[in-house]
Order: sequence, then C-alpha cells, then structure tokens
Amino acid sequence: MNSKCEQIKKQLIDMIDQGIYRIGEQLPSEIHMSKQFQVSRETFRGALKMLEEEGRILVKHGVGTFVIRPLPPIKSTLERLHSSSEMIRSAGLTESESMISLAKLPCPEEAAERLGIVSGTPVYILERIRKANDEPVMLSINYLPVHLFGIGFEQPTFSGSLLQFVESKLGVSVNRADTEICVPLHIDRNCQQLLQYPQTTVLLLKQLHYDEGNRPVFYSLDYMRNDVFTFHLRRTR
Amino acid sequence: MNSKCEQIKKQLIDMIDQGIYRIGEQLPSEIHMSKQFQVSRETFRGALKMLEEEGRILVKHGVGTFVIRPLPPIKSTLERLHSSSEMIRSAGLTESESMISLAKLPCPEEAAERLGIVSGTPVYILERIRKANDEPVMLSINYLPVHLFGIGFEQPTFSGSLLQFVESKLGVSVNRADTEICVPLHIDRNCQQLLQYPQTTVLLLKQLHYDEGNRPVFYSLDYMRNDVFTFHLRRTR
DNA sequence: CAGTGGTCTAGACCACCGC
DNA sequence: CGGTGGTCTAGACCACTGC
Repeated sequence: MNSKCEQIKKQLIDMIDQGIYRIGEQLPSEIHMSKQFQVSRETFRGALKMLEEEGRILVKHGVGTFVIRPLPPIKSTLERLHSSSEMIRSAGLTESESMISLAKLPCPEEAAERLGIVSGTPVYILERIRKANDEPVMLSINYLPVHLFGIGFEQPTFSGSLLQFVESKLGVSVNRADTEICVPLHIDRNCQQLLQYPQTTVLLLKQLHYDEGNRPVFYSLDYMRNDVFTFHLRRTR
Repeated sequence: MNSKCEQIKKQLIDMIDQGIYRIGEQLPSEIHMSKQFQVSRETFRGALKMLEEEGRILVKHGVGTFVIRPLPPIKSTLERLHSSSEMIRSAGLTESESMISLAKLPCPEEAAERLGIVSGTPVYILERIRKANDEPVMLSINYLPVHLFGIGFEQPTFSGSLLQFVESKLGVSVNRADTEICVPLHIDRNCQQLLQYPQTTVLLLKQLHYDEGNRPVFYSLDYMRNDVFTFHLRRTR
C-alpha cells in the first residue's frame, strides 16, 4: 500500500521530526496544505486522520490542527491479534522446545459454551508447554472442533504457530479473537507447571478465535508467566 | 452526530436484522446501493467502513461485500478508557464507600519514571479502597504531580471519578492511557487487602494517563478483584 | 473481459470557534 | 464576521477478482 495519503503522512512525520513543525505549533489550514502538497483536500485529510489516530496531532473543529508530543512506543500490545509464537518472539525469547500432546476427546463445558457447540462434542485438545532457555514460559491448551478440522489434524507437524498452521493447511483465516484476561488460582494445575520461582506470577488468556465470517474456530487457554511476558495496552476515550 | 453515513449504517443494520439481507449473502454493488439510498458512493462507503470495523460485513476487493455473523456483545472492555468508577458500575456493582487517604510526598521511583519527573519530586498520593456491598473490591493508588495540580487539590471532594474531578476542577482532559496489565505477588501489601476469599485473585492495572497533548497527567495503580471484575478485549489482526 | 471495491479529485455547503 | 475543520457530492480512474 503506497497510497497518496500514506505518502503525505510520512512526509508530515518527517517534517515534524526535522523540526519544520514543532510540538505545540499549529499547522497551516487544510486548504493551504493540500495545495502545497498538490493533492485534494480530502486526500490530505486522509493523512491527517491517520496522524490523529496515532496521537501525533490534535484536530480542533473550528480552530485548527496542532502538533502534539508523540506517545512513547509501546512494547508489546494486546490490541492486535498475534499468535503465541509471535508473543514469545516479541518478548525477546527464542522458543527452544515445546512438549506436545494431542488427543481427541469430548469437549469440556466451558470450551463448548464459548465455541457454541454441545458439551461433549468431539474436539482435538492440543496441549503445549513452551520453553525458552530450557525453562517453561507458557502453557497453551487449544480446543479445536473435530467437525471443522476433520482430516489434516491427525499428524500435525508444528514447530510454531497454530494460527499459521490452521491458515495454511486448512485454509481458515483467523482475523479476530475475543480475549478474557484473568488471574488463575494457585491451585490451578496448569498454572502450577509455570510457577518456577517465588517471584513468578501467571496470567491466563482465555481466547475465542473467529474466522473472517465471525464463526468461532477454536478456543484456547494460554497461561503465561508474567515475569517473562508483559502485557500492554493503549486505551483511548 | 447524525451524519448521513450513520443514518445509512443504521438502516443497513435494520435491514440485516429484518432479514432483508441475510448472513452470508452478498450485498448489491456500492454504485447500485448508493443510488438506491440516494447518496453519493463515498457517503455510502462511509457507512460500509463503519460496519466493517464493527465486524458486521466482510468487504472483498474485486469481489463484493458480504453480510457476516455479528460478534457477540462484549461485557466490559479494556479497549476504551473508563474511570474506575465506571468500571465498578459496569460490573453491576454500586460503590458503597471509599476510604480515602491523601498525602503530599516525594514521588517513588517507579511512578516518577513513568511520569517523566525526577524521583522525589513532590506528588499527591491519593489512596482509595473502594467497596461494594461492604466488601473491598478495588484499591487505587494515584500519583499526581504537585506542579500540575497545585491548588484545588488540598480539599478534594470526591465521591466518584478522579478523571471527572481532574477534568472539571482543573480543566485537564484525559484522553489516553497506557496500561500495563499484571498479576501482583501474593506478598504485595496492597493486594492482600483485597484477598477476602480463597477463590479471590487480584489483577493490577498500572496506568499512565495523558492529556490531549499527550503529556503525562497522573500515574495510577489499580488493584482489582478478579472474582468481581472481568477484563475483556476484542483483538483484530 | 466485465464487474467489483479502492483511491483521488475539485468543489460545494455546513458547523464550530474566536474576535 | 472570517477562518477553521466536517461532511457530502458526482465523477474519474485504478486495482483486484473470477470467468
């Protein structure tokens, strides 16, 4: 994508970084700027809209547009949907080993409810302990309805992302997920496998993944060590 | 705001709900539809864009636009910035009492670093235990730089939202926050005050709030009982 | 190739703000 | 009131997809 809007946006960022427009300063009017950049006003406004969403400018109706202080870069973000593998990489870790167990079993109640299937329907349950530097850092349990993943799941050859596997081998693209963030109880068996040190705490992400038609694809429990992973979020009103 | 785009959007949703356009079905082309609704194509596309962001339609370049299954409503969301008071209300609770302590003290290191001030700079530290049904459900600690909140903070009369107070009394509008989600250690003093029952767990939100110019305004630690509050998030690729 | 959505345009008019 | 941003328009041309 190299739309004119994006080009203008980059130019504006460069100009701000170079100090041509300073923080706090008001930009010339949209009509003026669009003529200067030799694009239509709507196109120029497209660039402004992106900058506004990124929090680099403040647009005041009837007043003007102002350059503001850029927000600090965010480390890892929960806003975008990433695979667990990506989260491990973005934590600066290299996944060393992952113990896998795969079984076809009746679906437990919680997963069934979230998936919108009848409790007891057969699902593949994929369980992985993921290690970095020979230490367990994450435990994932995935519930995949057999009726969606019939064949092609008998001898899966993962070395990484389940999202990618599902996408490439089964042609199902996962675009969205509903995530519940919770703190597991200490007596939770799964949680205990990660509690290595006294200062270790564990966070649990319960996620329902949807395909492009918003149909539930699989449900997952991701137990993640909070002394290894950080969870950030930029919230807006 | 009652722009034409929004009106068209509502009409489309109504038509989908009424079954005029069914899930999975392809909509007529944009040109066709815009004529039918008697608006320009760009205006009609504005409505489509909103529906796409809400996950109600799937737009495929060169192919067409399709109605998809609506996502389930989300309970409480972390995506948008709300005050703690709002979070309590949206959990279906009524705040009964809040014990307040306010002191002017040198800023501790972590808060100072996040606020971008020198450790030891004087800050107001506002600490509140918030109760519902006579039980503590949340503990908030707020760090507010004295140089921003000089006067007007000596005898604050809260009964609710700090965000609202800061906005109305001091004229600073808070638009964004960077939030880190973490699990406190069990030996954390603040956390312990909320651990009422064996099945109680506590989640900690560390938040840096920015004004409309992206200047840090205050830093807060919110300890929240996870058996009382749920934390949801809709993630997109 | 025909039909779809994606982008851009030049211009119009409206809504808001400060003087 | 004049200047700003917000919305809408009719039309053009491009990019992608499936046949």
